[in-house]
Amino acid sequence: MTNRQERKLQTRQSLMNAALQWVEEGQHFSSLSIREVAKRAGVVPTAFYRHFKDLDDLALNLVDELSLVLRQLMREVRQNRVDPQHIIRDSVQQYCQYVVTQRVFFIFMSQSMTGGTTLIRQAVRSELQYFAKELVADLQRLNLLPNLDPGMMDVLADLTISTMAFATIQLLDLSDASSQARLDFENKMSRQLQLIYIGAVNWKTD
Amino acid sequence: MTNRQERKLQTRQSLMNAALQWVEEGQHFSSLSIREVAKRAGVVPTAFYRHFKDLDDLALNLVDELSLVLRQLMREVRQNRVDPQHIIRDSVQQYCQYVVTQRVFFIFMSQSMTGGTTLIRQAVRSELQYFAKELVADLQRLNLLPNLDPGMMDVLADLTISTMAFATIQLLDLSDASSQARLDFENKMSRQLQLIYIGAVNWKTD
DNA sequence: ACATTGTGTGTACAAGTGTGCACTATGAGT
DNA sequence: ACTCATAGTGCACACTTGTACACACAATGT
Repeated sequence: MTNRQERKLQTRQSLMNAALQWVEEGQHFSSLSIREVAKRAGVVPTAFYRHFKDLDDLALNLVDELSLVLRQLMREVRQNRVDPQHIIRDSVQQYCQYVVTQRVFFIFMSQSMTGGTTLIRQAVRSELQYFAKELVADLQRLNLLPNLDPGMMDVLADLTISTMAFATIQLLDLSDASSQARLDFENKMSRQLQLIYIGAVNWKTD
Repeated sequence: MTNRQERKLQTRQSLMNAALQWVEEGQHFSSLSIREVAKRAGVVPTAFYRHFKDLDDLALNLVDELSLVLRQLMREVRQNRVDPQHIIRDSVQQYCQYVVTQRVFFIFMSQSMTGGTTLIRQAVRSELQYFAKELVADLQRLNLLPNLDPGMMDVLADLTISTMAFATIQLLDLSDASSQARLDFENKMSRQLQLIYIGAVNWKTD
C-alpha cells in the first residue's frame, strides 16, 4: 500500500517545492500559474488537480507544512539558551541565522502575510499567535516579570513577535548584503528587544 | 499648453486608480496585467506604454505618489497633539482612523513591502525611514529622553515605526470586523507603544 | 496657416492560461 | 490471477497575455 501513496506524496512535494522555487527566484507567489508549477514539478498541468483544488489551496498547505518546520526551529532556539544574561542577544543571533539559511521559507511566509487570500493571511497570523503563546509560557516559567498581569503579558509577547516578524521582512532584503550590515542589523534588533523588556520590568499597572 | 499635458495626466491617473481598484478588490498587485489595468482605465492596452514602461514602473510611481499623501497625513497627526499626557493614545487613534478610511492605500503599501521588485521594497522602506527621522526630530524637540544617545534614539524611532507598520498590516484584516475588535486593537497598540517608551525613559547606557 | 509632435486607436500574432475529457498504466484489494 | 481505483498523460478548447506596427487626429510651436 505504501508505494502508491508514497508516489503521490512525492509529486505533491514536487509541486510544493516548485512553488517555493518560484518565490526563491524573486517572483511573487500570486503570479505563479498552474501550468508553470506543473512544468517545474515535471508533471502535466492537469495532474495538478489530483493534489490541489487551485493555487490558493497549495499555498494554504504550504503554510501549514512550513509552520511545522518553523515550530521545530523555534523549539531549538528556546532550548539553546545557554547564558541567561544574554538570552536576547543569543536568541536573536540564532534566529537570524535561521532566516538566512532557510531564506525561501521566510520569504514565502512574509509574502503570505500581506498577499494571498484572507484565509492564508489568517493561517500565518494564527501561527504568529502560537509563538506568542509559547513566549508567554516561557516568560511565566522564568517568572522574571511578576509585575505584569496576564493581559499585559499577552501584549508584551505580541509586541515581541511583531518586532521579530517585521525585522524578518527587512532582514530578507539584507541577506545578500555585507555580513557587516547583517551584524549591525542584529545589534539593532537586540537593542530594540532590550528596550521592550526594560519597559516590561518597569511597567506598573495603574 | 495645459490642455495636452492635462489630458495625459488624467489618463495617467486613471491607470493608477485602476491599479488601486484592483488591489481594493482583494487582488494582489503582482497578479495585475497591463490589459486589465488598461481596460479598467477605459483605454486601449497599448496606450499604457505612453505612461509607464511596465507594471513595476507604475507601482513605483504609485508608491511615490501615495508617499506624498501619507506624509501629509502624518504631518496632521503630529500637529494635532492636544494633550501631551495622552500623546500615544491620541496618535494611535488618529492613525487607525486614517488606515480605515484610506484602506486601499495602506493595502497597496503593505503589499509593496513584501511583494514587488527590490526597487519597490526599497522605496517603501526608505519612506518608513523618513518617518523614523521625523520622529527622532520630534523626540529631540520635546527633550523628554535626555538619557538616550543619538544611536539609541534611532533604535527607538525604528522600533516605533516598525510596531506601527506591523500593526497596520494586522489592522487591515480587521477593518471589516466589529468596531469593538478595532477598539481592542487600538488599546493593544497603545499599550505596546507605552511599553516601549517606558523602556526608553528607563534606558541606561552601559 | 501649416507642419510637427505625441496621445490614444485598431489590428495582429505568438505565447501562455485554466480546465474538461477520454485515455493509459500500474499498484492494491479481492 | 483478475478487477478496480486512481495518479498521471495527451489533446482540445476558448480565453488572456505582452507587445509590435501602422494609423488617426488634435493640440502645439512656428
